[in-house]
Amino acid sequence: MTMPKRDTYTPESLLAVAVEVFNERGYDGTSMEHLSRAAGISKSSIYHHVRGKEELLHRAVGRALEGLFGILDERGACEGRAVRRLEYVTRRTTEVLMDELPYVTLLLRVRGNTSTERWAMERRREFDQRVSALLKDAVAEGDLRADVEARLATRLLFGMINSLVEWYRPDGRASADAQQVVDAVVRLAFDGLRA
Amino acid sequence: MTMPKRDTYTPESLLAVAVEVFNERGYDGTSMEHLSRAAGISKSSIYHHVRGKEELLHRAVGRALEGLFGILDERGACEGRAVRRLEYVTRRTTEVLMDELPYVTLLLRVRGNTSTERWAMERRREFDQRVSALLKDAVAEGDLRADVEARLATRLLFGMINSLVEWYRPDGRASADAQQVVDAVVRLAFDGLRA
DNA sequence: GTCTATACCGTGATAGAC
DNA sequence: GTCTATCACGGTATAGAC
Repeated sequence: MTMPKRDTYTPESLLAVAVEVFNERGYDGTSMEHLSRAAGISKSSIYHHVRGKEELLHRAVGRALEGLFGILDERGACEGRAVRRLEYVTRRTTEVLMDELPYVTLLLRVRGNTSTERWAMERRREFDQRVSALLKDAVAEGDLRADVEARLATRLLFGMINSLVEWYRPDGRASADAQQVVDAVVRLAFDGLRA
Repeated sequence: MTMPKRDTYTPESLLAVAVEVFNERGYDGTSMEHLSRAAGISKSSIYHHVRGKEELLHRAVGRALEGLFGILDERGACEGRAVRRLEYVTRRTTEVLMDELPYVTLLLRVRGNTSTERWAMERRREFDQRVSALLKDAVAEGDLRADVEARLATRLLFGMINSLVEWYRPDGRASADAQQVVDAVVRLAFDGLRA
């Protein structure tokens, strides 16, 4: 923003480094020592930028949640038949997950040991419920199968989408493969594997 | 086996306790102190039964892997058209996951920090590849859609199945709901959400 | 803004009594 | 088989120099 090239760390740039390490080693498995080595500065220097390890976690999951909830406010999530809105949310959730991959990855892995983690889990549950309501509407409108409970179907749908964080890595060049993944998710979710 | 009621711990019964705590707090987030409190014995007593924390992890993921690889040797996984075998493996994997829930949960969450974890990840990848080959055959036989890459489809399929560990909790009484979940997984995986 | 030095505590693990 | 006592180490975090 202010400077095109920044040599020193900002909370934001430090966060990017920290999140990478968190995802590689797990949050609990990451020490300030690990972070300092990855950032190339000393442990104590980190405390100049952030209050501690948990603040880094808070910023990271906050960013992920922002991205996800933002989807629900987009036009495609509010207009038209429920099944169309659900398809839109499915597509966009997958896209956001890939765009904000390290942040969402971290969000999906919190276990509830600290208050920050519990807050993140709570908000995530909120998001799931919003989508579950959408799915329920689509069943009521007769566009989705009624022989699978809405809550269960939502969980399996998210299970499929969220599993991307376990293996998806952004391709160096074009986002052609990203689009391919999104298409696969939507196809399999709505129409299944069968030919 | 030998004794119907056992008052003192065996490595096996201690493992059951440990795995619960590991899953609640994460492996790295669990200290020997946590384990000792959960088991109702002192820290040092734990070392009488097992070599240390990592041995508990090793036993746990080993058990999960045993269950999963066992599926591939069952008759249903070896006979008939590929699509039928894949459906069988899908169903059985879901069942094993629910039967051995805490052990498989742990397996799916290892991050690769220790050699035990890396071994577990390696074996798990092996299992995935075996199933991926099955899926590829089913596509070749024309029973599954060809517009989604086999490897990608496998990952999404497992993503859906494995996500059970995030929310499934065995019902106190009948396993009626377990069967319901298995049916839902197979239906959604092969035929999708669409009515 | 980054460093060295350090406080202080919880960790995994061991020794040895009972 | 379990305990208490203890160890060496690594953890988060702070103080203060530069």
